[in-house]
Order: sequence, then C-alpha cells, then structure tokens
Amino acid sequence: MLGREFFSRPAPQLAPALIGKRLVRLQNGQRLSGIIMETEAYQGQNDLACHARVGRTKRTEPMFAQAGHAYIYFTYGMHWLFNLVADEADIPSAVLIRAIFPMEGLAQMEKNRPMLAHTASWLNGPAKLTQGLGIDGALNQHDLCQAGSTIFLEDGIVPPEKLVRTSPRIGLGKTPEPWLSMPWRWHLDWQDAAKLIKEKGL
DNA sequence: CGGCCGATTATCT
DNA sequence: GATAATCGGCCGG
Repeated sequence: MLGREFFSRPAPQLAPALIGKRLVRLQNGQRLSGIIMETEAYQGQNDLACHARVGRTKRTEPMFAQAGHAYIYFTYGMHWLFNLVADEADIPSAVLIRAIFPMEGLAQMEKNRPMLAHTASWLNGPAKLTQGLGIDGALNQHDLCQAGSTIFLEDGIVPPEKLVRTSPRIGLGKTPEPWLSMPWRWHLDWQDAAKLIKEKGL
C-alpha cells in the first residue's frame, strides 16, 4: 500500500507519478483493481479549472485535507468522479483518475458495469471506472493510507517516460486561459499499457 | 471514428 | 436559476 509520503506533493507532480500504479478496491472482501492509465491535476485556488477556486465549500472541503485522502463528487446529475488529494493540508489540490486498465475482479466489475465489458472502452472514463469499481459518495474523504481501507494504491508498472503522453485537461468548458490549455493531463495508450503489463507479468 | 444531443440533480450564485 | 472535471445513443462519412 502506497503511503502518505507518495501523495504529498503538488498535483502536477503527483498526477504523472500515478500513471502505472494499481488502484485497488475491496468490495465484499474481494479485490477489484486496475492500472491507472490517465490522470489530471487540479492545483490550488489560482487554478481556475479547480473546483476549489472559490475556496472552501461543502463540496471542495475534501481537497483541503491531508494528502492521500479521497475527493469524490457527483456531477451531471448522475456521475461520481474519483480524485486523490495531493499536496499539504490546507492547499486545495487533487488528481482526477480518468481511466484504468482492468486487472482483478473482472467478473464483479462486469456486474458493476456491464456496458462495453472487456473492451478497451470499458473503464476508460472517470465515471466509468467509478462504476466498475463500485466507488461513490460513501467513500468521499476516505483515507487511502489507513490500514484496513477498502480503497488504496499499490505499485504496478513504471512506464518509460516517452510513453506517457500529455495534453490539456478535458471538459473544462469556458475556463479562461492559461488554465484551459495547461498540459495537466497525463495518459498511456491502451496498447502501450497492455504491452507493459504483459512484459511485467502482471 | 467524429460530432451533436439529451439525461438528471447536487451545488453554488 | 444556471451550471457541470460525463456518458451513451444516433447520426453521417
């Protein structure tokens, strides 16, 4: 299980370090997991794409917590999105997990999210992976570094830096520049991930 | 594969 | 009262 020190850095540093890590969720005592393929950083009140740009509210409060906690919010009237809190306490900072490569508990994940199961498009979206892993608001503010947690990270693969692509963050709408174009999204192509996982024997 | 559209409701102004 | 860190269905190429 990755400890607090791993998460304790600004989101734009944590986000690329998360690519290749294994996200594990215990559901009914069973391991569901996937390799993290895509992340986005949201850092501080200056970042006008960050929910916490407006300061502390009921929704943004988790982003001000100590690193290693979960920030989970509901959007579009139907979707839960999962973030890992980064950086020091009182600095609002988080990394959105946008895609995973399914690894363990495939049968249970298929029950959780039947659509497109076992295809490359199964869990390649921030709301898709929360469905697959059975993550919702009940886990908001959870500590991923606490013994006995039902959600935590483990080491997985360490992709070569050249395979980790960057781009602007997705879905920011009318967020002003320079935040709209900030290259704070990191991702691994599906085929590259599959190859690396196979090579590593996971 | 890419673009447009409707769904559906907590949160904030 | 407007908006949203999305998704799936449906269309056209």
